[in-house]
Amino acid sequence: MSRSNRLVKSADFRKVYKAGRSYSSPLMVAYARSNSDESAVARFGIVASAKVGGAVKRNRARRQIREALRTLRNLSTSKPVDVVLVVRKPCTLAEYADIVNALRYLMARCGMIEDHHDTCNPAQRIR
RNA sequence: GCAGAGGGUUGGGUGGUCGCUGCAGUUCGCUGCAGAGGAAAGUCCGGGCUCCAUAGGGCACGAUGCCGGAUAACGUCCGGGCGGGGCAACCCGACGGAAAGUGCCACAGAAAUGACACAGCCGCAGAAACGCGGCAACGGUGAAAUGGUGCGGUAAGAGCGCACCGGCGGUGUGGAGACACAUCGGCCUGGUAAACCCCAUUGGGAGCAAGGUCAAAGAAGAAGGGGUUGAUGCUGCCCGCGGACCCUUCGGGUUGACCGCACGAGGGAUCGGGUAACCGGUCUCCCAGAGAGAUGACCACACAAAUACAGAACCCGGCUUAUAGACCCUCUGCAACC
RNA sequence: GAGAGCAUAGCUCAGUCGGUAGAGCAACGCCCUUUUAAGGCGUGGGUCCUGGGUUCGAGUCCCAGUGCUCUCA
Repeated sequence: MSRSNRLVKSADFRKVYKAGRSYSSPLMVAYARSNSDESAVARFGIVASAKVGGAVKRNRARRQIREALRTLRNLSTSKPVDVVLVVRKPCTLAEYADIVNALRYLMARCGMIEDHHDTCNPAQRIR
């Protein structure tokens, strides 16, 4: 994920929280806001607060979500939408496959995946 | 074999596909190399480095505290002494000073450090109550009661005398020293210094968002206060150095790049010195470095299994705390066998 | 990165210099009242955050840790 595809500034995060819609799953919460700028692309920001765990747990969750976004990018439309993904505590214990499923569900709700046939919330194993 | 003591190593490996960060090369397609820890953690100490005076003096305040050594330095480490625990291997110890001074020692008790004497014992006097004098052994209290035990001694007693033990002081011997041993003296001194304190040693302040270079932009803006009779650096005060700005409120601009910043009290091997911590020589290696912050996903193989605690942010030396599993070395006691 | 503070009854807080832990509200019981509230009387309730240490004795002093809150940049 290159720099232009990331949300960086705290002002960007505030905009998304304030103006966006939110969708939740047990593993994470997504805030989405479509960007009306001319040259805008889809951008993502991942938030893992100190409540989730220590540095290792937060890093691991962030990396797995980033990998999931990379694999799902082929299916997604290139709508200019800013998405903030807030990590919830069970995510640090979840399997990678569950994170992919959760993320696919959330992106469909955001309207970033057009194919809707498997958008029902999948049963997620949480150890 | 059982039980135990001390110390160390490791914390996953190999191959493949896609992806991330840095460096080097590049025909700009890509290729090659490298890529978290023993604690990276807590921030409890000590340094390096940078700026403030080349880091200065005094008081205050803090830290350390048996002795010797190691070290850049330390509250760390090594060796030794002393005290305590354990059959032992071994472990633990804030381990200077209580005859410099002050404070405190609840309750109980006659009495808690100033001396005294409740019950009691003994002598004299007396019909008796009791009075005068001597005593601190015995009683009970307490965490702690003015050296302990025994013998002598006495009216009753008492280091009053003697022996042994303990403590203190002097002298001598050994040792670098802490200290140990010997000998002499006389019995005079409860605990608490993680209470104040005394003694010795030691500590200047701030921190890489330190500090520096370049570029861009805006208003070197307005009001109030302080200031060459000394602002500020500089922490509490005084001295000393330095010498012109500083503080508050309102309003405005920027939200960049580079250096610091990855070669270091560095790692590995080996030789020498030292009981050891450690030091020195030679050879060899270059080994993460961002600026919202790089290690993830999947598959295969062997294995009992891949599972613990946990993620560098200026850098080192320690301490402390967390930690699944695996492996190794040395030693002690008991039992059995030879 | 640098620093500061707090933790005591169900809740909010006291506790000077070490001597054996309280106050208000709440809870429970009784009285008062036709009843409730208010009022009066009484009662119970504590790992003083955790683990070591100093001391005869620690909520208090010292060391290490845990959790929470805050400040500066």
